Amino acid sequence: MVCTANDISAWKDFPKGLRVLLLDEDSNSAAEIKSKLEAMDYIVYTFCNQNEALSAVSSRPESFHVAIVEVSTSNNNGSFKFLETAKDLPTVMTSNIHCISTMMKCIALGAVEFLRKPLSEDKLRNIWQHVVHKAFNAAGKDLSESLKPGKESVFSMLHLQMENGIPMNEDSDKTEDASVVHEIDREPSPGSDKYPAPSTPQLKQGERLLDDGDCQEHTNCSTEKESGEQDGESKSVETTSGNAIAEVTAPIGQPQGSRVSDVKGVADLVDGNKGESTVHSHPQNRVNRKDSQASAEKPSTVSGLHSSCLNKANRKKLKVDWTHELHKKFVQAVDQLGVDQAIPSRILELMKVEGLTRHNVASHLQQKYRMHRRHILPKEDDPRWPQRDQTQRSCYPHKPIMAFPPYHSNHVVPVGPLYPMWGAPPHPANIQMWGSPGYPPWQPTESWHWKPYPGFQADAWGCPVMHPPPGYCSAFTQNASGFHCSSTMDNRSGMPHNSVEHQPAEEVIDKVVKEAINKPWLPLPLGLKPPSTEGVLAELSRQGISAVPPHINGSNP
DNA sequence: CTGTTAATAT
DNA sequence: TATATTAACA
Repeated sequence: MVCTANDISAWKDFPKGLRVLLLDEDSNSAAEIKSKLEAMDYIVYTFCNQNEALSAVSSRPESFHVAIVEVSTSNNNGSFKFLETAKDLPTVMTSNIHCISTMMKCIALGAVEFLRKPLSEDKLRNIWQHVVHKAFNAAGKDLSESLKPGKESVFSMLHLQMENGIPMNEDSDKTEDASVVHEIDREPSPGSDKYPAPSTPQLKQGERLLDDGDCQEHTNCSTEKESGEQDGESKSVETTSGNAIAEVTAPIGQPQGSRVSDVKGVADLVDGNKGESTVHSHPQNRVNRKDSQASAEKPSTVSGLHSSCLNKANRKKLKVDWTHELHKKFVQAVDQLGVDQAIPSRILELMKVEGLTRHNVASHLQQKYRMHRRHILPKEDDPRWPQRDQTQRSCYPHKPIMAFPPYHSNHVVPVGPLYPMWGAPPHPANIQMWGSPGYPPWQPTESWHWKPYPGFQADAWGCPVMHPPPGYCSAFTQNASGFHCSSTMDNRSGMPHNSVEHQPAEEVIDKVVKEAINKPWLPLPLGLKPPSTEGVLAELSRQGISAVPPHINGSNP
């Protein structure tokens, strides 16, 4: 069937001699194409009859490297059948018609590209790319996931080839399609000497969610720019091939990369029954909607056929796009776990999101957290500040509440509810709420920390703390000897502050106190004004601390 | 190894 | 700028 990477690297004048199967019922068109191809030293086998072509492919698949198949309104099915039959043969579909769905279907069924007729020489000239792509793609697979080696070998191979100065297509690069050559070429360039390939730890997880990355750019766009809308389509695509081990990922340009992205779109479009896909066919079915659950189970989705082609799609780097849904899961997980357990790995588990890595989660977690904190508190957090060191702030028996950080500006919810976080009794349902966009900047201040009491106060990322929890204050007063938090605070906020006043867990109090002590500059949620410096100093001295430790701008440990 | 964090990249 | 990824560290 197709040649291997090795074959190619050993191929003399590479594209020359490439055997092209041409199937076009329009003999004129066929002849034209053929002559063009031959002018480029391709070896063309023309078929005007599908059956013949099919049998040829079936009987001697090794005879062709690439196929160009015309699809017309009349031979639709036949063409598709060809795709099905010649899965291993990189097949370029071509047609006079270019309805998006047809194109998509072709791609979905495994076509490497869809070209609109007439086929320009440039387009024809570059069909070899698909052969290369396939070859290396396969190579990558063989090499298993030892990406690096695979990658490198690929590079080296290509380099050999390239550097030998292949006269082939002087202009290939300007093709619409990503030029494989270039892509690859520039990869190692940064320093062919420096091999230290970027380790991609996250790949290890195997399945990865991927986002469209940039592949779609190359897509069948080659057909025309007109495919603007299509972009939209493919955008929302995803490859839920789940378990599929992340093979490849080699930064190798994917000439027809489209595939990956198109798949889903097509699936929906073509035969709609894509199982889960439908589910999220919602508006924001953004990019990576790797569904939590076994998305893997159906590698052979769309039509059962081309499946092999599909899952073959290689994922690239793919960044994790923390969409709402994703974040929702995240938060949910965190909530479920509780502060003390909200560690990346667990969160990850709970999220059950394919392809997410601990790192991703950790990073997300940390960054959000940190971010907020930083935002709220001045950098200088003098560690030496007199504070009882309650190290056991670790776990509150209660569940922490985490809301959604105001990131991804698209806060979906107008925070009507005061409890946009989970576990918040008032609105248990509003799980996926985000913090209110417009809450006063200082509000989140203390709302950052885990909520000390369930159902008590909003206390989470970006959560508007509508009611200054009196509890805070009382707790505060009780322990924070150093601060004058008049115990007379009002309880006007009809909150169940009592619960707190009863007998807050020490840890909680400690935590609060600690917090307050640590960050005296923070506006108190109580509407009280922060203690004046003088006051603090005075208190300190009263406690035997005569001088305030020098400020060492926190940052450095 | 895992979680944190800082540094970087996009 | 914001946010994601990498790398380094504890």
